[in-house]
Amino acid sequence: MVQYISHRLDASFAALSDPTRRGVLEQLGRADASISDLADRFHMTLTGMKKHVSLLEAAGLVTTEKVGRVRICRLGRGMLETEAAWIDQQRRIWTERFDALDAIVQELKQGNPT
Amino acid sequence: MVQYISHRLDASFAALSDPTRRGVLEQLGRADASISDLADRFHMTLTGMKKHVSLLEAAGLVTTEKVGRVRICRLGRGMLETEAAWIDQQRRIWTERFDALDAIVQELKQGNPT
DNA sequence: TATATACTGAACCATTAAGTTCAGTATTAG
DNA sequence: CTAATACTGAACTTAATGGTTCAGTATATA
Repeated sequence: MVQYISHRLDASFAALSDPTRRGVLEQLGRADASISDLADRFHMTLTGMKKHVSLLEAAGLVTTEKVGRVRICRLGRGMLETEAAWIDQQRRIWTERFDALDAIVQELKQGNPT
Repeated sequence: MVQYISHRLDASFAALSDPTRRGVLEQLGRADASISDLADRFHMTLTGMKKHVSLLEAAGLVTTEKVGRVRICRLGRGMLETEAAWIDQQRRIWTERFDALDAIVQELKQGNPT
């Protein structure tokens, strides 16, 4: 399971590391869109955008549905849940360690005044 | 400024997309470490680990200090703040849109019973 | 039916990434 | 002083990314 999560984080953080793909997520937060819509908005070929969307889909951040000749893209449910959880955990650990260090510094100040 | 943040998110999400580098962050959450320590722990050459650490440092996630011949690596202050903020914002937008959609569905159910 | 639209897939190109080895410099220990 | 340690930098290999073009299929419109 840990392996599974790690692999998922690989994919989603890699997906988020590209400004176009973050832009697509932001756009899909405003409204669903077709591949053509997105390609237009980000000044890219259809094929290029298709690859970005496929990648986002593989990372579980976006879902798509083909309706007629159009593929509709939406944000995925539970989007960024795992990613937020990992980041929060790291920040929690860091804060704890920092607070502990701070406490030691305070203690030294008390016990060892200039 | 938006440009600046975007560039920073590029770098940090790319940094987070590698399991070794996420491992390094987790490890540094437990204790500071030298490059050699980390290279050992992750079964990699010194040179290889150095590159990962440099990348993490460039992304602002880690700071280092050279003491004698050893380079000590620690978590950076304010680590993952910007990244957590971006993710939280996206999740907030998504939740709002989802709730709004849900409300519409409810309304349709009320006004248009089977 | 003929044409335009929307996507899909294969192939290609340039750049970056992850890792290595090897040769060096600086610092510490004996 | 000598030897071992810890890092640094350059060069190289292999693979992945981000983008393209071109040729195709499927669907909608005139």
